Amino acid sequence: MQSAKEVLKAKGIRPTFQRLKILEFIRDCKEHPTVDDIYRKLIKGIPTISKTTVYNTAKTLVESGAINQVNVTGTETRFDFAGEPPHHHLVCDKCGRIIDIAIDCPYLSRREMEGHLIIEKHGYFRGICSDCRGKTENRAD
Amino acid sequence: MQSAKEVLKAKGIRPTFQRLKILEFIRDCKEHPTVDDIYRKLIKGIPTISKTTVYNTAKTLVESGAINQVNVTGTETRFDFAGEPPHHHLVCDKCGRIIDIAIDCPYLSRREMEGHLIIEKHGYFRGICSDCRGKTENRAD
DNA sequence: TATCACTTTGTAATTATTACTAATATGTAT
DNA sequence: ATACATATTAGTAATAATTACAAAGTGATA
Repeated sequence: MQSAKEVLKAKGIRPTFQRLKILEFIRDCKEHPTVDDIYRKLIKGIPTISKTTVYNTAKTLVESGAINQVNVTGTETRFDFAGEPPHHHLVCDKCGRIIDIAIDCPYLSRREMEGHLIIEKHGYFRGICSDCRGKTENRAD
Repeated sequence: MQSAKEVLKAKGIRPTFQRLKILEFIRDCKEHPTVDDIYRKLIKGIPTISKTTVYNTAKTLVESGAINQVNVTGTETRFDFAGEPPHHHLVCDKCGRIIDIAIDCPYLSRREMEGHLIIEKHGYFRGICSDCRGKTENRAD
């Protein structure tokens, strides 16, 4: 796997300590962290880091395509490492987790639709995850 | 077409004046309005309406399924009348409009995926709309 | 008419994000 | 290594979207 430093260099972003740590956390965290999640985690190891730096860096990384912005709750922005196969997300009504869903939608390869140029594709579902279904009476049948 | 009043009654929501006007505006507006859009439009005819009422009503309508919440920008929540065929959205990078896109994705009919119960499906694209492509040099080729 | 539940409104509080500025660090050319 | 220009970081203040709360209004019903 490409190291975070290599990813940044390839994108022409200077690999500073803060940027590396932020990118590595987003890459390794499977929970689609918010800015606040990232900040609260990193401040443990980097006591001087500021939330503004997390915002700035996240913006830079999104613009470069190194990470993707995930908008599923309508409240806060979340992030996803871009170096994985494209997928959709499930927002669980019970536990609130955002779970990756592998998808093989024919639309994902389209560069154009109804005359519009397509740059990014996003899909998400609201529902109840398999874990929570098991625990409760929320069965499909 | 069902009147707004009928929609509300069918959902068990008392069809007050404010609720009717809000629902009718969301139904007739093709721009996927924000709370602020709705408020600024309605206050012209209903000088006493408050933004809180718009928030409250939008929430009630979303919960009842009369309207859908559209999260595509990450900043503000938008709304879409639910009484139309399911579709995805395109956010245009140039003009910022949010345009309906008819889709026929095989996943839209799925009630279950990887063991998860699916309640809602959402899809959106970022790109450049056909109008803006025509105006600029932003061609796919 | 008195009562009760629901609805609306206005204000205050909260949360996420952006703007701005000063301080710091880095890279380059000397 | 030094000085300079520039990029980055950090801290604070400002803004924007949303929620919380409480008072006032409305309408149906006993």
